Amino acid sequence: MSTLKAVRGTRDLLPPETELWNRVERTAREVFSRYNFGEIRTPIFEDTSLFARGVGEETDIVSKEMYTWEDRARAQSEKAQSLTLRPENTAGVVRAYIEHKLGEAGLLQKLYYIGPQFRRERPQKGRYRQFWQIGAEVIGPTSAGSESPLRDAEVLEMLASFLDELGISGWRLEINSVGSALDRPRYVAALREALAPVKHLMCEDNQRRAETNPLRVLDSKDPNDQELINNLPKIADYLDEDSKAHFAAVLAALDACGVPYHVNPRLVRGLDYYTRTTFEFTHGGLGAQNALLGGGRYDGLSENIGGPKAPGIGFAMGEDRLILTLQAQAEQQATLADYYIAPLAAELNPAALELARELRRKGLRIEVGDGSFRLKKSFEVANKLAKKIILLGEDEASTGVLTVKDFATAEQTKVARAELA
RNA sequence: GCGGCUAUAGUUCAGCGGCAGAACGCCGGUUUGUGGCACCGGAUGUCGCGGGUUCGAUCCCCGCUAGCCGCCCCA
Repeated sequence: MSTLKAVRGTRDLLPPETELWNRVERTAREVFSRYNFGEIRTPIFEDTSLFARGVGEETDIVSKEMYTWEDRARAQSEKAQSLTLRPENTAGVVRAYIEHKLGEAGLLQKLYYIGPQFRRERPQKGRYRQFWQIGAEVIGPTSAGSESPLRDAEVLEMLASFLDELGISGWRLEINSVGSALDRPRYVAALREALAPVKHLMCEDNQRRAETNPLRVLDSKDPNDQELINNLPKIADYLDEDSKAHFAAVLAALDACGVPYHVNPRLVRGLDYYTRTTFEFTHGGLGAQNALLGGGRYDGLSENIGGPKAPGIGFAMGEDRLILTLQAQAEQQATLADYYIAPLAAELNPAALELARELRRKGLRIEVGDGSFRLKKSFEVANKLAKKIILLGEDEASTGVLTVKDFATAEQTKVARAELA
């Protein structure tokens, strides 16, 4: 095969599908702006160490899924800089927050982004090497209230509203608390201790996880190990009083606004920076990739990458997966143009274009045919592309009264061109 | 990164060691200022790429690439 193709894991988005993408993005912008979020756009590549320090050296994302290269050294004496296509956007947003000293404003920063991310994984339905995320972060100094459980609940309520407004039905919110930066190591130690005598009874994957990342044992799907897992210590029992109160306050606020949720004590997430609240919105029908979006609180992230204390909470949605879900729910119909203008002779093409210009200026969606087409062909094409056809013959051009046929009703009328709408 | 399934027309797919098939779509006609419906006719193509076996390979074998499913992980 010598013909060039989009590289593995990347793809072209074409009309009419792009219409759906635009609708998703437009809805996100509208909903987020009602919560007073502003848009941030960060570079698509960053210094590699941002992700190593921010996301976590030991995470799968950083250890094996990044697109990293050595940039050319700027001078002989200089070492080449290691750059990486961003595998997620939170680290970049927090880097920008630190770099521009946004915390000095003393206010909460509420930022959203829409853009491509890159991970080198094996492609599958709903999983691509270039994929799109819509995400948002609420971050700021503690004095601005960035640590308040109200912020967690507001973000979750916003997400529920967004999914509802978009028309995604059947989503499920799972929520958990993984504790503070102090709670977590205590729990992991307890988990290791509890796993030691029983791990040899578990599947190979879990035996490995018990060593490398005991938290991951919790979301194992292996049916034979479920009973053993259910008997392991619960994170809830290792939360300190502050973390417990925080989690209870988040749930109480969700109850107050009527957002349905399921507490899932086994929900752990893969990025190192999460503290306290973690959550996922899932949807059936996405196969193994059932997470529509995921997120959580990251109270220590800013300090991890050398910034001031700036607790925050955020999420990332898989836009590709939102689109797949919407497409599965209802086959997206191509949107039809309002009018198809059919000039009846090639000499009338300029007049047709001029008429199109007039109608487009009124905000109408117009397709222009070609006078060299036979009328039958014009009708066939028009019927596929537009709601109505405008016949532009000698009579119509000279009198300014157009012949308009509506495909839905098969009704044909004469309309003065000024009255077209 | 690991395991499995798949790759034939624009699309969805059938097929067989010996001339490349169907449906839908497309093009033309029945209808030269009237579409959809119907009928008649037509064209679909490096059978993913490379190699091997064979008189002969789209078919069998090997490699590669890509997609899908599962795992890992995540959005």
